[in-house]
Amino acid sequence: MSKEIPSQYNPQTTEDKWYSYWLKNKLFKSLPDEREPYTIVIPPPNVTGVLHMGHMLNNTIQDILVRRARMLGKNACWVPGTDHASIATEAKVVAKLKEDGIDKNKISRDEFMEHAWEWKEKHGGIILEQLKKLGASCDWDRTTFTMDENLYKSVIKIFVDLYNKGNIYRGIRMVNWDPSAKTAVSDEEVIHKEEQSKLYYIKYKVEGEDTHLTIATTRPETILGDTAVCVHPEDERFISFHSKNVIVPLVNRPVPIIQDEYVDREFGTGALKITPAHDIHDYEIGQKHNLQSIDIFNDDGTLNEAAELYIGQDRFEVRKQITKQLEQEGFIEKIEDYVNKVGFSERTNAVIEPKLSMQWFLKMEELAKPALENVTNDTIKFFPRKFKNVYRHWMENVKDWNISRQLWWGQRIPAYYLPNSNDFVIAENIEKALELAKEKTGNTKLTEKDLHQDEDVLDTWFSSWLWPISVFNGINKPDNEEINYYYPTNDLVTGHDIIFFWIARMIISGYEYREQFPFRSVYFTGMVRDKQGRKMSKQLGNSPDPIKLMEKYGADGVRIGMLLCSPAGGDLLYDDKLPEQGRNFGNKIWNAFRLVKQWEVDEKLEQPESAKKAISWFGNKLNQTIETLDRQFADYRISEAVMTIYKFFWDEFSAWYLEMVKPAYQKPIDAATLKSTNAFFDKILRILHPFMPFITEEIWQLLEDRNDGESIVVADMPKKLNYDESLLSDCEIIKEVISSIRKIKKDKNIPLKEKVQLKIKSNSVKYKHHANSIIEKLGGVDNIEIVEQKI
RNA sequence: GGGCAUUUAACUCAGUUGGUUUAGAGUGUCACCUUGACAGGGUGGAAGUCACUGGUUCGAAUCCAGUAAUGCCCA
Repeated sequence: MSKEIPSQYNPQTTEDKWYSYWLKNKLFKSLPDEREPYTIVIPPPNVTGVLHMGHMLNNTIQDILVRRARMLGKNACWVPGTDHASIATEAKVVAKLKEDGIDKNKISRDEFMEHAWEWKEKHGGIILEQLKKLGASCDWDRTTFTMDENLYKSVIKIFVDLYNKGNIYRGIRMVNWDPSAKTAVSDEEVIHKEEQSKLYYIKYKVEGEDTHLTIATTRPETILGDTAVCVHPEDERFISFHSKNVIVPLVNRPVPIIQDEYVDREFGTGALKITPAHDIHDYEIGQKHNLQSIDIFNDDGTLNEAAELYIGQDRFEVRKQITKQLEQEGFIEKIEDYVNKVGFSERTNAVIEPKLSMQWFLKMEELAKPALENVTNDTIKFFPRKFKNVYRHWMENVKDWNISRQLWWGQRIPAYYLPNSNDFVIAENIEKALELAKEKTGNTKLTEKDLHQDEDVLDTWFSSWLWPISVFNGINKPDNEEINYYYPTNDLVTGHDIIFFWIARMIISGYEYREQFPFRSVYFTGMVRDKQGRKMSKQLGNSPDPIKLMEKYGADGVRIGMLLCSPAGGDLLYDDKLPEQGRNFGNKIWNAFRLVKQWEVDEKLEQPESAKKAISWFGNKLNQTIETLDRQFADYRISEAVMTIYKFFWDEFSAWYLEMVKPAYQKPIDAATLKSTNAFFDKILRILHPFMPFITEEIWQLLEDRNDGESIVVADMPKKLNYDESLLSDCEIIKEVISSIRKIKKDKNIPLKEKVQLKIKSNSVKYKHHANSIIEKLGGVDNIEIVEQKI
């Protein structure tokens, strides 16, 4: 029989086979019933995305939780899906169109949307297919997309509702402008990085005098938009300048010298140029002092007519040129090296340009209150706890959320402008908008054509924040069976990097629209880094291809590898050694199975004493281990649970138990021992299954004859039974005795196989005679004798 | 600049609210084993002034204060 089983486990021949089997038998399917539900909604990956290491970690953990819940008899439902990722997707579609010779600006919105949907249908499902390779036990019939009709409607409905409640407003604000994507992005989407730059000292001539004032700036190109110079009112150096004007170099515009306490007297020269259109602080000062704003940039970061000079040229090119010109014309006093923080777009990596524009905002302060309270009081639990502080800090200082994006791919803002007016009505559709417009204007002759819908779409997170509700259609039909059954969900597993983007906002919407938390627990995973601790990134090329990894080490191996070193919230330093260790573990399980499977039974054989003892001990050990695992799961110590089961299988089961019951070479085994061993194996496989779904199914199916459609996926998780602690500690002593015998043999160069005699001094240990058989077998002892004296 | 963390063996981490732990695990490392389930193995070993300084205590990796280094978030 052993000839039929190869000595190395080959995942490739089993994984696809079992995944298809699970799908065919609809084992991941969930519908509401009388059982307790266990629900997870997937953090929807970008529809443009491909699987990366972070997804592997994240989804492995979710799968473990879901599979375990399913085996514990709960109605487990894992909802998969993707989000439409407005900026990323639109960028991809624009690029694709460009390749085909189509300019986005020359086609209509509807035409663009057609291309975008086409792109989505063609490329949008990749990441979900990759998750199947990993073994993810999602209910695929429930696959959801944030732009699906029901979800689209939900978003619009929520917008209208929040507007009607007075929580949404429109206004000109300084926003983070991404000149590459040509849209505003939220504060959370800006990444600040330190940059080596220059501090330019520029002389401004005082109007009507022969003196000048020197200001320091990192952005000389913005002087074209200057409308004031500001000094601290108490700064004695500048008192003589108060209420005078200076001339902005090159454009020769006179601007006032104003006083404001905002100015840091220590920084630069103590005189600050004010460009209200292009700096958030300058904007605030401009408001306070009623300054003019001169917006000198186009949407793509080139200069416009208002700049007067360098029109049409890019802002960074202008910086070089204007520096040269200022130098030539004698305006530069000096240039210093300087390190400052520059904001980059999370999506396009373009340098963010602060820009004044008309945007839609959601007021957050009131909405945030229940969301803050219920995390503070542990109604929603965070693992690890430390993220509570981070969350609280953000929530207590929460700012209004800029929810509009200057894009087409997304839910179009349901604001309809009245003819020749900035006035608008908000409605779920044009028909309702028309009614409202007629009411508002008193003009009953208005038609749909007179109304013009806002061109902008909503932030993608404005879809995702409803995800736990909208995937069950709980916005459109708040009382439907599914939302009532599955909501609130149980666990959310996600990276701590999106705690504000997503987690906080889901909690807010949960309380606002269900008066209930969206999930009971949040499990934060760390970031996957390379072994030098660097973030995985395309530029560095330090991220392995997950699909290739799974081909090389098997999905089970990679899953174990990801978990072995990933405590909750702690970063994981990825190394190929991890999946290798996982693969080796799979091989260990495989070979334990080979051993057991090849044993020939002799029905007449009596069960040896050592086997009886071994079975009794191991049964107790198993129950103790189940108890440990239950506790670790309750505390979301998933990586510790992996280590528990790893050591349990390798050390307790393989190294001790199997060695204890193993018959001598080519000798048969008695029926009772084999039966117990198979039963143990079966239980262990079930405990292991959530971690390593494929190999456990393969072996479980080979261990006994199974019916068609039967699967370990829906087998019962072994329950903890009582165990005898003193029996377990006795056994630890026996193991120590055996180890000591082996050590002595090694020290004395006696081969392990060579039998020795063991003399035990009667008063030295509380020696248990019943262990003789095991010590003889594993220690290579052929005679145990109790003596009175030391020999 | 403000906030939150972290610092335990070569590496990655546990250490359950101060005492049965002479501080544990996995990996790595060293020695031996071409043993009959598995060399993707087996057996045995070595390895730590628990960042530093002071304090509280009968007793501190654990509590307190300070110092230093590192990381993350926010401005």
